[in-house]
Amino acid sequence: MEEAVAGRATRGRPRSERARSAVLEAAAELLVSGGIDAVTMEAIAARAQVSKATLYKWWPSRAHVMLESLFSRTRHTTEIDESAPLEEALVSQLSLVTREFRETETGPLMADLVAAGQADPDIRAALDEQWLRPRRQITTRLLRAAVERGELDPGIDLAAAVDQLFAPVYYRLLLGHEPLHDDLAATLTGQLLNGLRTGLRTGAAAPKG
Amino acid sequence: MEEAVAGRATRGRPRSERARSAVLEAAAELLVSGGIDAVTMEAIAARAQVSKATLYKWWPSRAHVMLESLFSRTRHTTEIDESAPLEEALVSQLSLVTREFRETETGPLMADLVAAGQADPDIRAALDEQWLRPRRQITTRLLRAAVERGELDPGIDLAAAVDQLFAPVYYRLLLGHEPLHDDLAATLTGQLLNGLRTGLRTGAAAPKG
Amino acid sequence: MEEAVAGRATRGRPRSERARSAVLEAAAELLVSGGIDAVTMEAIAARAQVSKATLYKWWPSRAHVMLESLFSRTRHTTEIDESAPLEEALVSQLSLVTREFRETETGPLMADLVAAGQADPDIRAALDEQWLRPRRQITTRLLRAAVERGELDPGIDLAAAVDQLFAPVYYRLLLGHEPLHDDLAATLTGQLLNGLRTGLRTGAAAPKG
Amino acid sequence: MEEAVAGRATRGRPRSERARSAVLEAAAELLVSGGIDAVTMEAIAARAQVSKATLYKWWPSRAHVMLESLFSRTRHTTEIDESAPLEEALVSQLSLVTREFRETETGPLMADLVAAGQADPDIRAALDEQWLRPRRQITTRLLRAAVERGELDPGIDLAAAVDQLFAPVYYRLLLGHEPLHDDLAATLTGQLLNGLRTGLRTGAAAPKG
DNA sequence: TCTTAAACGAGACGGTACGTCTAGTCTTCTA
DNA sequence: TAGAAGACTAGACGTACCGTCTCGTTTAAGA
Repeated sequence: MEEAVAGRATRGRPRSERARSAVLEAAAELLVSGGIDAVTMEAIAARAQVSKATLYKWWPSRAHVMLESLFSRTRHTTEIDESAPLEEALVSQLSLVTREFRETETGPLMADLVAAGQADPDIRAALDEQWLRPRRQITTRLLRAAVERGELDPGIDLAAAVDQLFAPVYYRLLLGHEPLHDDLAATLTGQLLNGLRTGLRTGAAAPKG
Repeated sequence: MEEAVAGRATRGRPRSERARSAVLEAAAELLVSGGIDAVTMEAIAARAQVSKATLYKWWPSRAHVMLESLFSRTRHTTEIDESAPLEEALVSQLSLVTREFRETETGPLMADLVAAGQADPDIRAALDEQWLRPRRQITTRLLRAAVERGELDPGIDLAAAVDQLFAPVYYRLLLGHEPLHDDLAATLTGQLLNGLRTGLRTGAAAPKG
Repeated sequence: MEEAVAGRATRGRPRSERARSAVLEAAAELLVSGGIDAVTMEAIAARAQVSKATLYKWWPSRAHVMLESLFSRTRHTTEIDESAPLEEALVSQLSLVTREFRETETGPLMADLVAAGQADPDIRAALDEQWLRPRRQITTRLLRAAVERGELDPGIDLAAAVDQLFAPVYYRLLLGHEPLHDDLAATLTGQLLNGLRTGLRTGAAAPKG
Repeated sequence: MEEAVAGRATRGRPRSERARSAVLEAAAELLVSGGIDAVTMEAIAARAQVSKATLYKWWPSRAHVMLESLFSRTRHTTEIDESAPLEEALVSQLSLVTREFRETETGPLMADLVAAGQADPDIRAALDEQWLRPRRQITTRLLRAAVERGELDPGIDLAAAVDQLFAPVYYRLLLGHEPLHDDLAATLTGQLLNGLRTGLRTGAAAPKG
């Protein structure tokens, strides 16, 4: 009798999972093979064997397709050990992002999404909420805990500090004036924690060999 | 006789200065009034009363128009006093950029150009060579001099340090998660020079009150 | 085995009469209110609260819906008195059609169906068989009987004669260069029976005063 | 001084005659090879190697393309000898149209244009003004002259008479219930001039043998 | 003064992608 | 098993810009 339970839902034909995943794959493939300009709604539809009507029904713009494509394949870069020593935890977090940007298509995807965000506030908001903010929050939590433990100066500007760790990674991704090399995570962390001045070093972090 | 003199040449009608400046102005106005998507070659031509042929003759793409528009109105942000004390010089340089991004149309212009650079290597190269590199070089020179004077640790990674100063500004410009407020320049400089750790401070730079 | 009975069959749910009549009404209303272009399968389905699948199950195209809509509301224009004198019978038949075209939605419906018939042979065939042919046959019968009674010249081309009576009505309906006024039936009949030449008149039909 | 004469003219690149004629040809070819439904703006553009923008710039709809296609290839069917005897002139005029409809693509073109005219008043008006009216006027002139010469009854309805000559041709073209055979012109003319009644014939026109 | 040649405005051109629309088909649940 | 709901593929629609191409005009340097 009950019946009522939960899952009632859908009248009519349910959304096609085939279409959804084909679209996300097509978008990623097009991006990798032809750059951002190759990722047109037209091309996605053709490659995914999906009609444009379906495309526009579920995604309002190509940037939204790319956003979902990005999120659907990278959720794991927030998984770090927050109980590790501060410097180690920070380096670990930065390393994950740096390596992913350098070694997978997440790098170009992210760069193009930041670019798309300049013309579309929705993109910008989605990027912030679903990607940047979660990562910044972890870092902020790590730093705040260290302040409370007495490791860090209580007068520091947390938001600015977080940016001094992360911003260079995105900056290089977008401008390309310097590579995202392996030591970057440790260098950024060490220089920020210890400062650049002579004689301030604790010995914990001598960047770059 | 021959005339051989220098490079002077120009037979025919000389390039119209009216057209050039009308184009640059039109581009800036369109950007401000309608966002990057309003800056089409078509619209620039119409607004500047210039034919599209002329437009394409002198600028290969709309991004190049915007680039020149950017450069034609901001050359002065490199003019700082390099003989000032290190921290003062750095704060001064960062402040100039921060304020310009926040208070003039240079901010959106720059954001859109970085975005355009993702799809067009020419833009990226031009941005780097004509805007970013000159500024980075000044900062690198300041830091290197400080190292040589013994103020800064000789082991630091100069490129990374420069990015830790500048990148947060561009990062915030592009993502908008935090404002480009007035203290930012001092905060970034202080935190990087002195580090975040407790008890390392020389007293020279207590950011943020 | 059971069941076997006679030709009745109907397993399952019987066809919905509600759906059928709602569709025909919706089609007619749409035609009147918005012209032929408003009569889309989509719109019919929406207005009749009928699913598109049902629509396509019973009618292969929108023209077929309109055809059935036409036939379902006008069967009576063939009902004339064939025993009346020739000229009177012909005028009566033409008048019925002329008036119906002018005063009801049958006019635009017919015009649009003839138009649809240009692209769809099924429509053309259905129109001919279910509307035009029955009416032409009556007229042909009237004329042939008159020939046999000696009233009409035995050398006449019956098909052409019938067209000289009916075609002008459809021609004006479709092209609209002249109205379908009240005298038209008598004029067409009189001019054709008596000819245009001077001195041939029997006096029976002086069209238009 | 002189010079001033008449028309300034074209600024800018002049309209391409190649494009214009390619479009008109493509439309006609598509119609013949695939029927009216094959004549899409898309297909015309593709076949004529013309961009859709150009197409829409000069023709507001595909029906207008077809209209111009029709007019561009058939101007000559109005050229008859108006000084010939009445019946001869009428037969000649009807024959020209009948044969053209039967033997060239003008037939289907006209049929489709009449169809298109049901949904688009512009088409209908253009058809009337540029095709039908000029032909009707010639016929009306012929008949009126005959009335004035005393050959035809002064009481006849000229508009109706003209329709009794022409309408059957279009009626058959659109409905296809009877062919547009060679004798049609003479039959229609003879039957209308002389009437169908027995004993009225002058002997001048015994249609069909 | 006259010639010459480059730069100019206007604007038409072939293309490509856009976002919307309708046509028909297919899939699931309900009556 | 008919029907309602509604998601699906296919493809034409009309628009906007793109970057290129004539045109006829304007402007200065050179003959």
